Amino acid sequence: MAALRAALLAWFDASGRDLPWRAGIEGRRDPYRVWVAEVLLQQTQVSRGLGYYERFLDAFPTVQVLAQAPLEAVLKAWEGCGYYARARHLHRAAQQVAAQGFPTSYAGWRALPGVGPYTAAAIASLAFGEARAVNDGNVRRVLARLGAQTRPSDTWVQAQADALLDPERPGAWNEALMDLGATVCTPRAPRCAACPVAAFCQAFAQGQPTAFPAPKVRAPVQEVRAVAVLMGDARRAVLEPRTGTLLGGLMGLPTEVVEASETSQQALGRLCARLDATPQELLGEVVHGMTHRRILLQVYGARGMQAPQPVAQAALSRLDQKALALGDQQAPLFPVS
DNA sequence: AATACGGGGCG
DNA sequence: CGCCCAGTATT
Repeated sequence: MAALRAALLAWFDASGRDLPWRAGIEGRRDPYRVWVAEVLLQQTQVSRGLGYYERFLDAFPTVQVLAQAPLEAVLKAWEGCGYYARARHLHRAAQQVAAQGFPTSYAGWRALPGVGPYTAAAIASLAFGEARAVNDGNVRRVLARLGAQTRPSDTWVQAQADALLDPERPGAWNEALMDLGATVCTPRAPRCAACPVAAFCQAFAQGQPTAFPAPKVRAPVQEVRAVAVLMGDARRAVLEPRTGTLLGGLMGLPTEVVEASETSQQALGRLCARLDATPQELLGEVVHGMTHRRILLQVYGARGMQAPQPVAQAALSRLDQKALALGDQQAPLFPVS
């Protein structure tokens, strides 16, 4: 245990990543910057989060600025990053923090919207030096391989992480474990030759590091057909707020799902009746994959009385960005090869 | 315990 | 194309 800790921390001190939210003293990082980074990185790879992080902190440099900003501005900064509930929760939590001050403990952070066990442990250890072991996808994979566990339960992973955590340097230890998982002990092609703890790894000893952990079973992707109308063009269009959980809070083209029992023309008729609009020609079709569903969206032109709004200021999903591109006058409707 | 929730990267 | 990513909230 002590040898494993020393080996990993030595590797981390020499080869750990230099990331923008790691500025400051170890164990005493800026809580706001750590918090934003941790939320942004939920289910999001670091390489992708970097650009959003810079953009977000530029727009909302302090928790007070974030708390006073309109939600639409926060969602606009989050545009394209996915899992938009993160932005809504972060905004709501910022208002609590602006009024009551930053929590200073795991339990205090855990009580904020959008802050679960992982994020609370990360902030508590990185910014407040609290001895809390994080449990994320990296930690799960590294520990599963160290112990050669095919299907480690969440309880098992947390217990291992708790036992292994270096109480002297909890923040650095958590970062070290995650860095190892992200840069060496990777899912597909781990670089065991460069691993500082290979000597302690049972999966490596068995010669099958990628056998652990076993892939998660995932729900099959659902196919969804939908119709949308573009009233306007790629720059100015009639937009509606999306309600519900899917893309909730974002704006988008007026859309109706095509039910299994109906044709797309019937759905289009329903949509245009709701909008009091007249359908026109088919502009094109967009295919959009979203982890758990595959959306085939037919986009029609339409005429109505609603005033188009500038799309540049609206927060849109990738799906709606693709759909709007069909209205770009510069782009040929039928691309020539 | 199971499910919903985005989008992109990589082998 | 399949699997995964610094997970959380809801049911």
